[in-house]
Amino acid sequence: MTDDGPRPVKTTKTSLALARAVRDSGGATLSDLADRLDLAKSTVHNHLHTLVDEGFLVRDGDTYHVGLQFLPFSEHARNRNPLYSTARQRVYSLAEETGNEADFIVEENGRAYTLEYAIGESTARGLSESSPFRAGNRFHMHNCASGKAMLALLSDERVREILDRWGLPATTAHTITDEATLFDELETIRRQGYATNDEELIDGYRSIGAAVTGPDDAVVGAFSVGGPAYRLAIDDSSTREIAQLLLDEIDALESELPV
Amino acid sequence: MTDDGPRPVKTTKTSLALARAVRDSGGATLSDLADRLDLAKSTVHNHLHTLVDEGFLVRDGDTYHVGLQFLPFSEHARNRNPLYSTARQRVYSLAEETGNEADFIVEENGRAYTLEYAIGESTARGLSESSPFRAGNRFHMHNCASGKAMLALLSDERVREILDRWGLPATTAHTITDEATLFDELETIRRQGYATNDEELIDGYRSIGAAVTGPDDAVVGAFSVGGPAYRLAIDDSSTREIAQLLLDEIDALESELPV
DNA sequence: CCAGTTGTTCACGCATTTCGAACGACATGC
DNA sequence: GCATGTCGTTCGAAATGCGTGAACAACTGG
Repeated sequence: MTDDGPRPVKTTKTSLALARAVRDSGGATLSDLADRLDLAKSTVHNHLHTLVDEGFLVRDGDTYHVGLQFLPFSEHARNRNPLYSTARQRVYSLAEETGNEADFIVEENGRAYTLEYAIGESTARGLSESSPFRAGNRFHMHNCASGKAMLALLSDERVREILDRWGLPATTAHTITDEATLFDELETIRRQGYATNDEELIDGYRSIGAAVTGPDDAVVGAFSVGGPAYRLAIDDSSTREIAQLLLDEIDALESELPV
Repeated sequence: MTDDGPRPVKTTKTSLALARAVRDSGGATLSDLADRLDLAKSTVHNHLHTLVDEGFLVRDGDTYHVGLQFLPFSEHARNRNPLYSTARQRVYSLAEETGNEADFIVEENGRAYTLEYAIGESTARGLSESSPFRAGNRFHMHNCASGKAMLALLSDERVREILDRWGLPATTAHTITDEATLFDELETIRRQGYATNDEELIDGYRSIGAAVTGPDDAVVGAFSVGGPAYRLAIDDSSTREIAQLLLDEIDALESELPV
């Protein structure tokens, strides 16, 4: 719960908090939620019923689940920018070409959202079930390759704004937690045109990312390709190869777009 | 705004109504929303700020858009049932094999939600931008093939419950608007094992659908394949061919699942 | 059969939301 | 360049409407 400018609508916030709790617990009961959020059962009862009525939650016996009503909204957001749809399709070819994991990520409100994700050479359509990178996941900007690639193209001012709001939490021993170090890194990224992530998010996971910019040079999103550290050696020629692949793909995308 | 059993949380409802209005208008300004929902500007102001703070809306200049915060929820719902993920992958093969449009649909709260959609032989990954069948869209059960296929497997009681809640609105001249006619149709569907939709949803669009049932014989969802009427002649051998393809696919899916 | 759950209902009192009017910022008009 | 029209924002005041807790019903398991 961050600071919220004017008068926040507390009621809405608790409703949303409930929805979040239901999601994060993967199905919860009324009393369960009541004492998790420290609310009266009757309060929770009313909120849950409203959310069910609206379709945002589903009741199955006595446990509540996330409803499909979120889908019309998320798909709307996901396709709002026509570039998103185009970019999402490229994720699959990137995954296949490299045989690794690929995703397309977008910045919103200082956080990175995965819009599309695929694994190469594995399951049919590359839909993995339990990957930390599934579509819809949210990351901090400073500890993933795509995030850093995007930060590198934003104004220092905006970067600072983001860091102030979300901080630099560490998820591994390699996460950059120092502002100055991050700015140095961003400089390097700008120079070489792509970003790398060397186990900064997840132990044993490396990735390479590059940002996509729109006709007005504003950053729209970023692609990244990643995999287990033993397969993606940093500073290797293979890294540069993948980076080049990314950059080519992005060039093609960008030149295709400018309507 | 349907009736809501106990005491609805009005505040949450207006917040959600705002989000919906933003989505349906594809970006709206504060005052725009204020007089569309007949609320004071200051009220709208507070709601919008809370929603932005939570990430469910995004502010771009003075217009608000749907935010990506819906994504973590919808993807959660979309993958909750492991069968969903598996089924979604089949949609692509169905689309390619038939060269038509294919989708996988699920019933929730009496409405049909498209979980996955693809077009055969067209664009790379079959992601269409402006189809009425895109993932995340919501239909009534009575005027689409998948919907009818699912209704046919529900108890008469539950069917009536759904009809009571959502009615039988007509979208074309062929839509079934009479309850008795619908029940006759459901009987036919049960007999032949699949459902057809002959321009009942959209003029010039036909489709064939069949339901998927879980280990406990409960209906989980339905596949459908559809296309322009001139290509899919009803009562033709080609219809039965597609229906057979669907049923085979579903058989394979069902036998693969029962863990 | 009683002591645990569970979710549900209800009346009350206070916190919250709602409203409306006034403000500043910006653009467009004459 | 002044006036008028937007736009979003702020604030005080009023009452609506939310939150609470206790009492209820329906089940479950000891």
